[in-house]
Amino acid sequence: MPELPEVETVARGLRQSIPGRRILSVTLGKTDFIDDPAALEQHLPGKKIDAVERYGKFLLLRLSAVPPGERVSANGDAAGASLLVHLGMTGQLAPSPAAQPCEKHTHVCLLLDDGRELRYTDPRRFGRMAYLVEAALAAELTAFGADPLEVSAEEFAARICSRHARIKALLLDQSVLRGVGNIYADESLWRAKIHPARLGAQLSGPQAATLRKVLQDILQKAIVMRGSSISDFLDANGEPGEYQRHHRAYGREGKGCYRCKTAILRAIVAGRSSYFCPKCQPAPRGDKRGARRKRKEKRRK
DNA sequence: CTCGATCCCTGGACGC
DNA sequence: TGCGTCCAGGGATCGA
Repeated sequence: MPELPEVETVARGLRQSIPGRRILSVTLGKTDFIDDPAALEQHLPGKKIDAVERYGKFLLLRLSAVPPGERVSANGDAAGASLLVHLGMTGQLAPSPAAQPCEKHTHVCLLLDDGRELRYTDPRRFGRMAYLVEAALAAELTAFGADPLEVSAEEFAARICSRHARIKALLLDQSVLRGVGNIYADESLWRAKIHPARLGAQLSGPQAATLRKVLQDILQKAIVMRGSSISDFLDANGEPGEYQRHHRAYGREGKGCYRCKTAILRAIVAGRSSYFCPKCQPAPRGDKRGARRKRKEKRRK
């Protein structure tokens, strides 16, 4: 499940061999995850891929319109356009020799001018792809929050501590921070000893500062280890990541907490599976679970 | 503003 | 072996 470190890993892999290549042709399979499939077919052929960037969980292939001397197209995309790619849950974007048969669930093939094909495969098609000119891309990106790796302590506190939503929901909310998903939310909350159901506004200043620090630390380490491969994440070279070996909470239900040996719990918080240590990450007052327990105790008396 | 529910989709795990 | 059922999860959307 590609989150910031996994998408960054893919971006770095693609950067090794994709920039400078020209797209010769486009072949589409299923297209229900593409904003405007016809736009890809119409505009991608002939474009040069100038750069590969990451924005939150998105990959951005920066395209330049036409080689010098060729006529600029009339629809205004000559100023610059991008292919926006979201890997969803199971998306992969990687180059293969064009002669090599396509993997199952390959839905987009971009034939490059060096005999390779940049292929997008995605069994569940939870991803997204869109061809966007500069203005449209800019409009898309304004909806997103701060980059968790770059956010200052002040901005982080401002975005979190003013909110009455659960911290887990805030970490997952791409308009608050862009790029954090379920794994790294749980890992950072465990490291910061904060219960996922705590409200943003309930965090103390030092807690918010700690959370930002451990989140950045975890994301950076995960990038170095080329991400977490839980079920099917593979980078642009088809290789799995290694960070799943360092998970302290995510996926560890019933196993001992690395700090205190207490069994890790799994609960649904903000609609998502959340793994946490009930001892290191105490439930907030008013938490449903805690409230229920208290009512039970009262009844017993 | 925040919440839960629902949908999207397929493969893998599990039960019989 | 081969079904059926449930579940995972990011994100959009809708109603409470």
